[in-house]
Amino acid sequence: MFTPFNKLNKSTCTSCKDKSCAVAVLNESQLELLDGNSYESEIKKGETILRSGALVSHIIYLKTGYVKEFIIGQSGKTQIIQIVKPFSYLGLHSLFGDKINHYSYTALEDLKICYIDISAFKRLIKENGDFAYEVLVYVCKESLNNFFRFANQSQKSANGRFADILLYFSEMYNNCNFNLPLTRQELADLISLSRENTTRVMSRFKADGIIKINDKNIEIVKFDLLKKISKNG
DNA sequence: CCATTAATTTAGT
DNA sequence: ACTAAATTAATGG
Repeated sequence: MFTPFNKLNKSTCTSCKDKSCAVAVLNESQLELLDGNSYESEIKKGETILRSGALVSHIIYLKTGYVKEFIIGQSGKTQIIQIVKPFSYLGLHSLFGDKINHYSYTALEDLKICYIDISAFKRLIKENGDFAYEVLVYVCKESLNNFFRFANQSQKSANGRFADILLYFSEMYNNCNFNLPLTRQELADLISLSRENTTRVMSRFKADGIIKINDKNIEIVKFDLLKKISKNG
């Protein structure tokens, strides 16, 4: 199962079809440096990839699958910060900020990830301005998105929050019909509602014909109405 | 290997 | 908080 020393059948970074925007900008020798300092691995659904408080030894590149990023607050309650999409980096915040990792990450489905040695990653940033630029773009976009969501979320009622998150997923999957990658509890932890309140709002939306629900499958029927609810809180 | 049951997780009220 | 349903693990043949 675990074959750390067998790189023969692994794709190299050079030939990788799933390069990040940043890696796409590297030259041949830099790709080789990356290749020599990264290891591809598979993670099963439900496994924790990285825990907050752990020392940062690697940056993780998410090749396929979705991941939840969360912290456990001082009250002991879980707050999901965001759902991380494929072709993203995990643990970037800690690259220059701190020695330890600040968020926890668990797999919402089976994943393919690459561990990248942190000193190699730093070296690439220092060596290649275009690479650093792309990484910076990524980090900035992510924090803008998250702060925007959190600021607005805290000003909204349960209906608005739930409408928000439906739009969030439909945008993420680029589809009005999608399968929730989360349990009801996780959904609640994402929008800072109780689980009970979340299911209550959910079934009210269903009764009002705004959405159709089939277990984890959700179809947005009244998209415009949902946008209104999201906007008006 | 499959079937049955026990245990844990999840959802809804 | 409690119950029902569903999913997963454990057991025995």
